[in-house]
Amino acid sequence: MIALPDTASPLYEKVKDYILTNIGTGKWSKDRKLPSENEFVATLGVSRMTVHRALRELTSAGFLIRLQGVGTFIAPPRPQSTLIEINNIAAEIVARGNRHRSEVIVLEKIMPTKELALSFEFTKRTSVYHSVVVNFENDLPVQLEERFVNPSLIPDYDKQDFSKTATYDYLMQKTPVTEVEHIISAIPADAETARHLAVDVGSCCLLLHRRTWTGAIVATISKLTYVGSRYSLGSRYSPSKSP
Amino acid sequence: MIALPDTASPLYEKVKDYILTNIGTGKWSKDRKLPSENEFVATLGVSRMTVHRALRELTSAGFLIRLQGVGTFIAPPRPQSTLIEINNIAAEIVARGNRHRSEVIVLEKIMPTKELALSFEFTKRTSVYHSVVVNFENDLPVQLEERFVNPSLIPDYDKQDFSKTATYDYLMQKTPVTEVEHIISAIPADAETARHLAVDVGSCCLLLHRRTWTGAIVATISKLTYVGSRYSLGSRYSPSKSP
DNA sequence: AGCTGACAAAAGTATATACATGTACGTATA
DNA sequence: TATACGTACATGTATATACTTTTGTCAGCT
Repeated sequence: MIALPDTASPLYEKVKDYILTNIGTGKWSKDRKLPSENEFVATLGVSRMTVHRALRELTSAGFLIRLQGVGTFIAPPRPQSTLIEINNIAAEIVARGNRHRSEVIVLEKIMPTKELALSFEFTKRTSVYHSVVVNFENDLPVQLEERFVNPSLIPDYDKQDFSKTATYDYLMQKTPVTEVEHIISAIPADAETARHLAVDVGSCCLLLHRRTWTGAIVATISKLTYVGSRYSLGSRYSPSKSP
Repeated sequence: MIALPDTASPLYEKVKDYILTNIGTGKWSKDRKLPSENEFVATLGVSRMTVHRALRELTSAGFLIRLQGVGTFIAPPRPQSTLIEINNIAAEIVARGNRHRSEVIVLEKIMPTKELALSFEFTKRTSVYHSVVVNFENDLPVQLEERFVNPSLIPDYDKQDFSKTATYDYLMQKTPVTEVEHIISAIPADAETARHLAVDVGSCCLLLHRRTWTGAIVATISKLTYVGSRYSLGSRYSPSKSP
């Protein structure tokens, strides 16, 4: 029977520390199977639910991999991925010390096209909100945002004054986002985009396609167009620190 | 007694969904106290431990705030930042089931320009490695990568055959990245870029500027140019799940 | 050789119960 | 009046127990 340290922390945390230490020091080799829950019960003298909680949390933190009916294993080092952060454009502009202003072009309720309904994963025909807003930095247009919003989650979207509240702020405040999908590409400006952003037709734009989910429901679909020469998405990120 | 949906998911997940939906639809207002665990037990007809697990996981995911002895509350909207993941391009192409190939244009050791030395945060004049590689997807060029590499961290960079090993793979394997900086913009192709990527001069490209650090030292500076019409950066991300 | 079914092992889920700990609040007491 | 105490109620932790689901193994049959 192994004694866990007599510190002022919950038992399941002590078990987590015990396991992490054994992994960190290499006492448990990378490919070996870890003791089963019942073996931990025997060697540590705690209940299986306590061991289970420790193992579950270490698994969700990415340290372990568990296969039901097989066992618990040490997770291989994560495949490196580098991350870009996309923030609220209004806040960003203000943070740069510039003046933000937005102009509402369209705010309406429409029946979605077949394609859009598909993107919303709708099973029956439902209308959605549609907004088009231009965001200005010091009176220079930098972003054209077209949004489609699921009214079942945000029922009063069209009652808002988006020249005062940023659409982003409003949406983030109204409904929790559980998942985000992004696609970034570079495209030439079409006639309408060029007009709203005050650039030449065909000039380079950054197109950011975004879908957000609340649970299993698609909450918003956005098409954000940035003027290539006036805006860039930036970030600095530490992979080691959790977000 | 409220009936939870009869789907094939664990009970605690149904409880989580039930709570998230009620938050999402605004049925539970932002500042109101949520029902207590025992009230959930009564209204949902599940045990307190199940409710407790659902609430605990939603709390650690940042949706709720709990105070022992007081109650459970809806967390204020996080300063939401949505993240884009950038992966190894070679792996991505292979993952799509396509053929990846790369062509080394330049691999040399040079004295950096003043501007570049500044980006490296060099205090004294040191030479750096410089590589230019074109990445092909099914013989179509999709990315032009220009890299500058700090030789104090990766001393034998110029000894590699980058038509076989992707530069990304090599670097990720050689040195741990503790920090990454990204800037994404959209620019028209200049003459040389256009030649290497086999597009017209002036056509839209996605430009990804990247700096990576190992500890306090700038390890690499990269300029990755993607053909706008042939490539897009994409990601799907769950803020609630830990990485 | 290959399939099948029985069995065992391991994690996953769900409940009941107990006690610990922290907060709020009313009431008794110095 | 101000402090102390008791009570109610909230979340947090720990255990015991039962059952389910997934996976692997292996004997036995075709």
